[in-house]
Amino acid sequence: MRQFNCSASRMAKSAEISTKTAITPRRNEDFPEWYQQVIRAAELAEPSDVRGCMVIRPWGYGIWENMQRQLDAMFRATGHRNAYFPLFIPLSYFAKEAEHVEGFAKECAVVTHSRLEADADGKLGPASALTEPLVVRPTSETIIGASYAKWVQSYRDLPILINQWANVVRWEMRPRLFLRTTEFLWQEGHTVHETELEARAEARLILDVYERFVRDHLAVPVLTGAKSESERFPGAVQTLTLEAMAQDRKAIQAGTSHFLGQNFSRASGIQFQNREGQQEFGWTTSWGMTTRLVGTIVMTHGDDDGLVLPPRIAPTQIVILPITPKEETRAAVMESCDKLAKELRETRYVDLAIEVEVDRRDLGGGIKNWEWIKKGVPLRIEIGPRDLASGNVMVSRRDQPVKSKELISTRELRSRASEILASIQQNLFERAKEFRDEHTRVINSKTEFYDFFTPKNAAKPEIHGGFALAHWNGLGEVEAQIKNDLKVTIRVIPLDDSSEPGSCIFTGEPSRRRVIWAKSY
RNA sequence: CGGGGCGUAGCUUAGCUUGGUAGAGCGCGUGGUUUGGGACCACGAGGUCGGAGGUUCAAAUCCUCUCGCCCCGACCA
Repeated sequence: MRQFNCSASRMAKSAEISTKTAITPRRNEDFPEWYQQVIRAAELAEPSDVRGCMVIRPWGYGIWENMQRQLDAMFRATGHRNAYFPLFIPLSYFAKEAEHVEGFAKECAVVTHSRLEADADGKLGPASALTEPLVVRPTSETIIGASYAKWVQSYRDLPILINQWANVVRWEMRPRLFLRTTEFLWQEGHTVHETELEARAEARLILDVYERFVRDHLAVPVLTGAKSESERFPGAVQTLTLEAMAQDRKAIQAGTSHFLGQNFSRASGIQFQNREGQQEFGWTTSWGMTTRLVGTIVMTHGDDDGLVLPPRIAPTQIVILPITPKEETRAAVMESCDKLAKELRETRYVDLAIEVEVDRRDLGGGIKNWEWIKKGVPLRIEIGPRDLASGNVMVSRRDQPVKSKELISTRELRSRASEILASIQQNLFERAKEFRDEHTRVINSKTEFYDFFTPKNAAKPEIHGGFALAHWNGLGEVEAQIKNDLKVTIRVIPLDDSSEPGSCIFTGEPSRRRVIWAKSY
């Protein structure tokens, strides 16, 4: 709309605009709306009648199940085991850690009654008040701590390395599908250690596990490090975090790992006799990843035609689309599709059998094709009558433009399927990393900083900003001021020594290192 | 909880200012024509216009209340 000086680029622009995309609006037109449309078009989830809650549909849940299975294997490999603790936490347990209460009180759902009874008008209502209200877990430190207090007597009982897969409830004011829902699914690890050093190492280890998982499985590049005091988990001594960048350049927290010091063991009475024979409080950690990761995938990899799934977590990695223009050839095409599917399922990608689906539905080929594009299936394979004779198939990669397809021999496909999936996985990661790096800026002055984070159009802010690496004096007041002015916060303080010391761009005071600033989800 | 916007068929919406009893596109069903691509033709199903109350001979339209959704803010994975 503002291209008036170059006819070539204007034409390119209008051609681009006239090209129909599967999702309306496009990302650059209205990102939040695009996000919701992708979730709907890909049939990941839908809002439920319960405010803030969502129905996770099979395609979305399949992604979560893959994440679960893969993360779980990594936890097991690092010595953790799964268990399950109650959904309900007695109010008195919850109240034990002061900061914790302060942090979560406002978001707690509380069960106060146990029974429904009809009143005179036949209307059902709660009848029997509980002697002690129960908090629906927003997180389980306190209820798990109660068990740990019983289990831990001696240093010989340590470490305790337990994870649970569960749902939690946080009464949110502004829900958004996957990113922030009232009820969500997650895993929460809770460990107890003999020494501070060991517990800190555990929190670090999990951060590494998370980073590896997000990078290698979800193809999402992240920055890792610590949270500033104001962003820390309520009750934690240190919160480690992973921050990804969505395509609207806002930061999204992909997971957290907390070193809790002795705060929670004091509150819950997790005490052991140490090697010197003295009573000592245990050193604990907790860490979690949530269904928000599904939203992170959408915002990291999605395009104007819908979802784009990294092969490693796609519920179906390859879909085979039979092209059956003539009734006479239909059976032969179908048979050939089934045969190829069977062969592909016998090949492995990473260490698992490739997930293949033949779309046999009696629908127009174009419709089916677009459905799978919107769902983000990594590889689409078309087989028609002509291919039967030639022994070829048409292959389309979801990370390539929708129209592009490649004719390759069935034999080549069989031998290269795994390699192609790996190449898509790799490409998605690189593309995301490139995007992030492109929108990461080293910033050296306050003016530049404010400029970076101020949209040109205040009424309808365009996509702007990104990650800013800037020096900071370490004080909360400065952080609070920036947050107030620009809605920008410190997302992460890197732990590595990649930054030189300098001076705070807001106050001129000495700064140990640059920290990462961004707007966030 | 504050500020803004919006609720009409499964989806997107017209109609609302100037009340006269709901229309379209997509999707859906049936039949047919098609078929390396979100195809075409015909017929058809589907709406107590978010809900309640009020004004009126008459309300999707005007008034009051209420519920829900979206965006921004406070809060957060």
